[in-house]
Amino acid sequence: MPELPEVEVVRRGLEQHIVGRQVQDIRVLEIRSLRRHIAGPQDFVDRVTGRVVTGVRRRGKFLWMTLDSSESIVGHLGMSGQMLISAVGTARPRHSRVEFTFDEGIELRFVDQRIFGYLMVSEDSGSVPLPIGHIAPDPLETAFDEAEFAARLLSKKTGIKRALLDQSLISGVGNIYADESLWRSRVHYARSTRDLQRVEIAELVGNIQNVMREALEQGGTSFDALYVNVNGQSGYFDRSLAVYGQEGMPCERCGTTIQRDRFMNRSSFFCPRCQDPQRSAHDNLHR
DNA sequence: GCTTGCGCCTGAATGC
DNA sequence: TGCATTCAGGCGCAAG
Repeated sequence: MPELPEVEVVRRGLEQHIVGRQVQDIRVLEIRSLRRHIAGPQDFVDRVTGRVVTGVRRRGKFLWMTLDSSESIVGHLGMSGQMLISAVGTARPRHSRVEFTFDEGIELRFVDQRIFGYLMVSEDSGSVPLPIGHIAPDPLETAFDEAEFAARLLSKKTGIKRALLDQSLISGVGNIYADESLWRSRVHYARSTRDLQRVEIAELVGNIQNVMREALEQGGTSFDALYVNVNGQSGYFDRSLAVYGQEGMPCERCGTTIQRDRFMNRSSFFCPRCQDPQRSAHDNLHR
């Protein structure tokens, strides 16, 4: 599934191919992909047709294309979304949901098998579009303030992984990066946020940034000029994952068998020795 | 106000 | 073989 690095790859691809291009035609093939555009599909088409894309931006896993009308097309890829650029006339991929024809013979297709993703048009409001005003900065942007994140985290009364997945606290962290960064930090997913030490939070933030940067380096190498593929899976499984999906395999640090717990309607992978819930990261390091 | 749980959605994989 | 069930998870919303 597309995670922050894959979304950044898409952003770069879109920036390269459609900035300065004018939307000439739009075909809505699946209205559910526009369900968050409350005024309806026709209003979406009316607001975008004829407009010129002036930029492509991202926060966490949200993308938005700024238009020459003080509005933006806001998009989220959900679990299975792709933004595919091709020449006009190219065969339509399965699960194509919305198609945009630009000048210069460029076609952009929003392809999304599971329809968890969506597109909408929104007014610009300050630095981000209105619908994502509540989304916190992601750890790779300069606006991310670690001290503020730490203070807000410590005021929460919940488990650390649940907090990491809360996009209003820190954005861009999904199930996989949460598990990987917690493993690197030797912190159990259910550790209470209130019990965390400042040094543990700093270490955790550093590990989130590192794992995302490493993934971005790999994901950024795998798309060619006219095809912006965000399947995510290809770039994703090329990466070395220490715990995610590694149930039953030995921990690469200590050899203990990696466990999987059901948590928040999804999986949590962890090493029961390196990430002993009763111990701090420091104690887990020096067992 | 804050925390927690659910529904959305498809198709591959698994179970009987 | 074929049908039914399980699983994947980001997000918004509603209930607690």
